[in-house]
Amino acid sequence: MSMDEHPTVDKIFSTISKNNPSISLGSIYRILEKLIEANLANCVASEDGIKRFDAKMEPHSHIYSVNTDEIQDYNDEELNDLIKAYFAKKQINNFKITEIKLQINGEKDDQTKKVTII
Amino acid sequence: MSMDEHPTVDKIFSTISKNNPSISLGSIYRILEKLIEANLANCVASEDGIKRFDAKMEPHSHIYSVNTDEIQDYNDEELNDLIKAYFAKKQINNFKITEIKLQINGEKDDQTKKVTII
DNA sequence: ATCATTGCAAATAATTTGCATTCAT
DNA sequence: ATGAATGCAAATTATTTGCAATGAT
Repeated sequence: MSMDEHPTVDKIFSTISKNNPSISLGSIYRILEKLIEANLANCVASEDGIKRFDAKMEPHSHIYSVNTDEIQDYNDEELNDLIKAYFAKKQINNFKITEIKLQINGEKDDQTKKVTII
Repeated sequence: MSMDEHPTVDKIFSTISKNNPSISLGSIYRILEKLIEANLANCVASEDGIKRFDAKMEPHSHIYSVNTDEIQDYNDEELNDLIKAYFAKKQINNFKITEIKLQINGEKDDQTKKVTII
């Protein structure tokens, strides 16, 4: 939960190992499985074929900085409402929308600073 | 290119194998690598930790049917413009947006019919 | 005492690589 | 003749599982 990036199993393992050197990789996998069953964590979609996880459970969007390879959470109620209103008009036939997520790609201007939303 | 779903390596392999029984899995991997280098294919993000591919190169969104596990392409210029206009007003600080993709999750009402946009 | 959780190692699955051969020019 | 592409098998990486041992109640 304290890892704000969207860590792989390996990243989680090495992070936890620091304070808990006896933990095994198998336990990490099994605990993550339980957390997902219990709706306390999610798999996030990634392109590299390695599972990534997220402890943030509310539906939310992601800002991906291509030049720094960072993924940052993004939540925008106003934008969600705008999109919801749009799809109330323009229907998708034979389909009931339950969730809309955005992936916002782009470049950080200053790689040292954090991206912030005005 | 003719596979409209977003196939895994395995799916591509078994499909091509039908008409080309001598092809090896290694070649599929290597050809996909070349196609991506040449900007003729993309990896698409998925949650299951298995790589999926897409020959559609223009930025586009996806409709994911949770009950049938299908991913369908979705392109909506009007919606893109709406979102673009929104971000022209509400800026993201220190970030230049190059691309916005949507992932629209939901349920197919009739599993036998295709989802269509009115 | 019981039952879930663990570490470890082996098993499986997904992907990559080395190499000798084949193919196209 | 040359260089790229191939099949095959082995190597590597990612994930899952079996099992005996440990831990918590």
